Amino acid sequence: MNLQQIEYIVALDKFKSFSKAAEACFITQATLSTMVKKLEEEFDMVIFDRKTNPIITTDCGKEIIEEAKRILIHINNLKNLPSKLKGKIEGELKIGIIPTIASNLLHRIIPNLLNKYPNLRLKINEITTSNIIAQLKTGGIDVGIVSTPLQKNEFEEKILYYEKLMVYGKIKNNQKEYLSPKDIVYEKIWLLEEGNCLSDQIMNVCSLSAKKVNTNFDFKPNSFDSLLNMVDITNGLTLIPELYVLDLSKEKKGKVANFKTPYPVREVSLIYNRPYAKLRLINALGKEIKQTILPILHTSKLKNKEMIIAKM
Amino acid sequence: MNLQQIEYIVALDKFKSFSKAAEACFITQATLSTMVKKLEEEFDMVIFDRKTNPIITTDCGKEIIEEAKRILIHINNLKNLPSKLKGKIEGELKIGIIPTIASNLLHRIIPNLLNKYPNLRLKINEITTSNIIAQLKTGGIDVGIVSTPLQKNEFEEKILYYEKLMVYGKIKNNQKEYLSPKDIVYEKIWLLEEGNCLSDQIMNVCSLSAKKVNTNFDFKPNSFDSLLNMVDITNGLTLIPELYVLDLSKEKKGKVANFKTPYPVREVSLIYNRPYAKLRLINALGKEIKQTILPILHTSKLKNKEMIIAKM
DNA sequence: TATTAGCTATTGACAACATCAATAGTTAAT
DNA sequence: ATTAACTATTGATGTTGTCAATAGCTAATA
Repeated sequence: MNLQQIEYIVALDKFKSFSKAAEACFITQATLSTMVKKLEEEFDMVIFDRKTNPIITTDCGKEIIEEAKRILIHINNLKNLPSKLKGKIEGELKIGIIPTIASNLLHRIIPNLLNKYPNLRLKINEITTSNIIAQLKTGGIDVGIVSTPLQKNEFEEKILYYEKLMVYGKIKNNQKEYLSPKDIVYEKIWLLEEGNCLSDQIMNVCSLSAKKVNTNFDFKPNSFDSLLNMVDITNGLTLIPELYVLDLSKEKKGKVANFKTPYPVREVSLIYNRPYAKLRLINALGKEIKQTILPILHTSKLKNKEMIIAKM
Repeated sequence: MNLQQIEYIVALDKFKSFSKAAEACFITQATLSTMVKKLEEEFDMVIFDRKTNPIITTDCGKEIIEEAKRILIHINNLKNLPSKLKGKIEGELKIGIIPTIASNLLHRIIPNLLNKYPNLRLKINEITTSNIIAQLKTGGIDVGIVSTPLQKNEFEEKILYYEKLMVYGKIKNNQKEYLSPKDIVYEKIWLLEEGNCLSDQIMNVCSLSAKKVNTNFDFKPNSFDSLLNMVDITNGLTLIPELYVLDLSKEKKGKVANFKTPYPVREVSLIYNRPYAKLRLINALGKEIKQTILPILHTSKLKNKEMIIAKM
């Protein structure tokens, strides 16, 4: 017994003619005849009486056809299920996100996301990249939002956006544009706590060594707020990502300067184990972030040549 | 998509292991892997997350599995239907039966048959052999009960029983046994109406020509009752089948004589268009008749050599 | 760092089978 | 007898489900 045979007998019961049923099934009459006969032999039962014209479905045959129709209905359901399911976003998604992204990103997307998908339940952990990697492996989280590229290529990466790293602080000569990372290496540069990947990226971008930073006064804030306060009171500098700039007060925005092209940028990506059970939700999350963030970032309009991707 | 693939994903969802599920499906792990992958590609959807151990059925996959299980249930129903249906006797059966069989047979089997199969509906026509043949062709009846062999071999024939043709009337010399058909050819022999196949058979058995019969008084009764009355008042003879003898009063049974071996017998059969829609019911009818009639007929104990089958 | 055990995926070969075109066989009508 | 309208059969072919063998991956262990 196979699915075709089931289709065939239902069609034959409908059309009461081998030729017409065969045409409807897009097979030849010969094939239909053979297949129906095979099924009848398997069942050891005559389903159609071919002596008459049009043919007659036997009494037993009618019951067979009834059950066969039920099967076809469920087969049809099954065939349609994938496209239905692909449009359906529900269930729990456990997200790990690094703090320097979380503070700028989450408040922009969470309300929309929950509004759009009422049955989606989000569990968000603000943790470090290395914790995210560890928890992805154990299943503690389903997806991570981190700055890429990572050293190891053990996860699927889906790039969400690039955001410029901008200078915050007292700019020498009031030079608000055309700064090069090299122009600031002798200023007092403040960074977030150690192990923070943004700090690593900034040091790479500016070719700083860990030793040169904050030699006379060691303070490592763990939030942009603390960081900027420190910069303010020491007339120092720091680099902050574009999204965070958008959240600054007008006063503080005045202290922000662009680099000149090519801009140093950080790459923000989803990372996940593929194919993971929550792939559908992950895709929805990625789509939502892109839709919300890309339009508000100047960086989105840049060509590849105009960017330098910060590494760790 | 095919039935195996559906079985396979349900098994895989159950066992959460390719190897174990494959074993349960009596296929190799390689085949299972290939087939599951094919289905996933067809659906463009990941049903199982193989990264973990044991593997996980994805959220979407769970819904797929649910529908797949429903299909398997109905497939199972369908597989079991034939054997159920074969044991199920219900619906309408249109029977054509010749009068000389009807009057002896029907009252012996109908009550049992209806009692055994409460949902069986019988429509019985007492008509001639030629009418039975005609109506079998048009579908006016589903099965005929006639005396065989027929001249043409256009229908399926299923022999039910043989019954002796016995002599009724005033026997010369009170010779109740060891009569030969030739011994009675000069007696006054009464027959049923013309065209009745039993009359033809009797004429054949006794080597009578139509001209020799009832030359001086032409009366052709159409029932055994009338026939026997006529025999009684004219001191004539006739031949009656064994089953009818069983229905006679004790007085009339005294007028019955056996032929000697080999006995002239008539063959009683079901005839039908095979494979006809009602084959199941026809088989049940045949089985019931054999079970009821064979034990009460002396003829059933005879060997082939001891019988001469009457022809038409 | 090897190594092992326990998984799933891939590969290449093969046998089974659904399908087809062509034709035979059957029936009913004229 | 012939025709028209059916279904059944046949022999060839391409597809595909299946297998054995093996590759590839991961986690645990030494």
